[in-house]
Amino acid sequence: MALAVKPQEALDLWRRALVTTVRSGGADLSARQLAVVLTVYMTPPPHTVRGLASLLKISKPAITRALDRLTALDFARRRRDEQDRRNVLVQRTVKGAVFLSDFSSVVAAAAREV
Amino acid sequence: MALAVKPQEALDLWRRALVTTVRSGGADLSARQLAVVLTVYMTPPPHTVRGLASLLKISKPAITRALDRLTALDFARRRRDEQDRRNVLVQRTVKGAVFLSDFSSVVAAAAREV
DNA sequence: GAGGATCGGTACGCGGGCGGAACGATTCTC
DNA sequence: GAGAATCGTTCCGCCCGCGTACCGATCCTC
Repeated sequence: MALAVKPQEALDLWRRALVTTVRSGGADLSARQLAVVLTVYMTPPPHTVRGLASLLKISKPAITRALDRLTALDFARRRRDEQDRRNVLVQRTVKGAVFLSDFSSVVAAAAREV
Repeated sequence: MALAVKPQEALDLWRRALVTTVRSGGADLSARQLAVVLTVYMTPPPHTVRGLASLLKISKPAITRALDRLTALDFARRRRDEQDRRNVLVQRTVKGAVFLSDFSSVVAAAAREV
């Protein structure tokens, strides 16, 4: 089901949602960090450091640091892969789900105002 | 005209657009900087430093630094207000308009995929 | 025109993200 | 089992953004 959004509407939607989140002064995630959370929660597992790095085309250390931040916020969790103990699997948390739920409400509310 | 977007669709829209922009490795603006550009281009002028600071609920120096960055990228321009020479008016540029046009295409394309 | 209010910018110290290179741990290859 | 390959992490120097406090310039009040 494709959403029909005109370019002008797209910008206005983004602006309203962005202003709301900036004003709220909340979690203050960078674009990369937010992209990581969204990917972990909305695309099928498993999620590894290397997989996320190649998906987002950024360096491995950048993913490691993003995960450091996200685990500190309790928005994600690391777990060793028992099948291949070199891998680290990124998993969801309740707090992360709540954060994304709130965030989606902000975007949906912004869409209603466009 | 209200856009009808379900919370789940909102998250997926945001994720797709965000992943595209992160992958492109383009301008790499922070949330605040992007909020400033969008506000300058999509809400009626005049735009002053103080006005932007109170709208986004952040400090004046943060706006000054954001404008430093945006003017360096030639996405915005500073101009003294001749009526009240204490004020600085933030103005648009062609390059900024092109940037936002590209960005809106990314969001609109992401919406089509949702 | 003197004193205070308001504008945007600057100085400062701090915290944090960046990529490249090296690291230990684990697995694969032969 | 030895050596190469792959995984995530850590180290390094660098750059950038943050808020508080202060600055000069400009305007307003009386």
